[in-house]
Amino acid sequence: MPELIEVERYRRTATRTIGRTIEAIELLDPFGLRNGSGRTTTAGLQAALVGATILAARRIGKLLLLDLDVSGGLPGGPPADEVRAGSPADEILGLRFGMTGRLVVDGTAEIDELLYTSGRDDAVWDRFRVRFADGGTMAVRDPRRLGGVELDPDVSALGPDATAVTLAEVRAAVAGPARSAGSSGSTAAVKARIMDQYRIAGIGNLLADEILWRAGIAPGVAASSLSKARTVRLHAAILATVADLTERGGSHLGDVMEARHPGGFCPRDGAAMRVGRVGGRTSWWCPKHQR
DNA sequence: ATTGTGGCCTGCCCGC
DNA sequence: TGCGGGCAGGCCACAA
Repeated sequence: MPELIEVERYRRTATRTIGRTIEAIELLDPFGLRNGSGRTTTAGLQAALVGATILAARRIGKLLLLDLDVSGGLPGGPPADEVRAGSPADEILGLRFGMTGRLVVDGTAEIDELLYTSGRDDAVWDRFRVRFADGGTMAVRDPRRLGGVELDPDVSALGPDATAVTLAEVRAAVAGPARSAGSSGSTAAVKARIMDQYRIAGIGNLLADEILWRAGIAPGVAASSLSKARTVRLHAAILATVADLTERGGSHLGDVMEARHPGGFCPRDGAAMRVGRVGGRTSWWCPKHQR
C-alpha cells in the first residue's frame, strides 16, 4: 500500500505535469473531500484548479502536494520567489492515496504492485481526474476510496519526513510527550510512535514492521523505555530501511515480508514469528531477536 | 492531553 | 460451485 516510498514514486510521476495548465476537473465520486481549509468542495475545486498551472510536485510523508500558479504566468513567468513572498504557490492541492490509491498521469499508472488491492487496473476506479489543456490527464485511481483530495491541506503539524529524519527527531518522537521535557514519558508502543504521522511522517504498517525487525526492537515496547543505544539503532534502521526499500521499489519488499503470515519463520534466526495488534495494526515480529 | 478503538471503503481469499 | 465472512490498513472521529 502506499507508504512514503510509493508516494515518492507518485511524486516523480507527477513531475510530468509541471508547467501544464488545468483545463477541467472531474470529481467522479464524492470521495474523500477533506475540508480542513473549508474550500474543498466540488465548486471550490473548480474555482481553484481550472486555469491553474502546476509549478511543482512535493511530498511530505504520504501526502503529495502540487503547487499551483493561478496567475497564468508559466512558463517563462516570474521566478518562484516573486509569485508570492514566502510561498511559491498561489494554491496547493493535496492528494492522499489511502491504502489502494495510485496516481495515473496521461493514462499511465505506476506499475507498482500494490498489496491489498486488485491486480486489475481499471479506470472505473478513477475518483478524481484533471484534464490538461494539452489533452493529457492526471487521475487518482483508488478502488477502496480511502484516499482523498484537499485544497491547501494543513501540513504544519506533520512530523519530519522519514527519509531524512535526524537522530534528535527520532529521540523526540519516542521519548514521550513533546511539550513537557521533564515528563516521565509515555507508555505508547514504539511502533505506534514511529507510525504517528505527526511525529515522523511517512511510515506505514509494513515499513514499521521491517524497521523494527531490522532494529531488533519488539513493536510493543514502550517507546519511552528505549535506551539511547537502541534509539540510535532505531534511527539507523529507519534511514536504512527507507533507502533500501526505495531502491528495491516498494514498501512490501522488506526482508521480513516473507515471514509475515501464519506459520512464518524469522528469516534471520528461524524463530516462529509472532503476530498481534500493536498500535491498532496487525504486527509481526520475531520473539527471539526483537526485544 | 495522550492513547486506544472502531469504522469507513471494497476486492479478494478462504472455507463451507 | 457459489456465497459470505473476514481481512487488509491509512486516516479520522470519538471515547476514555
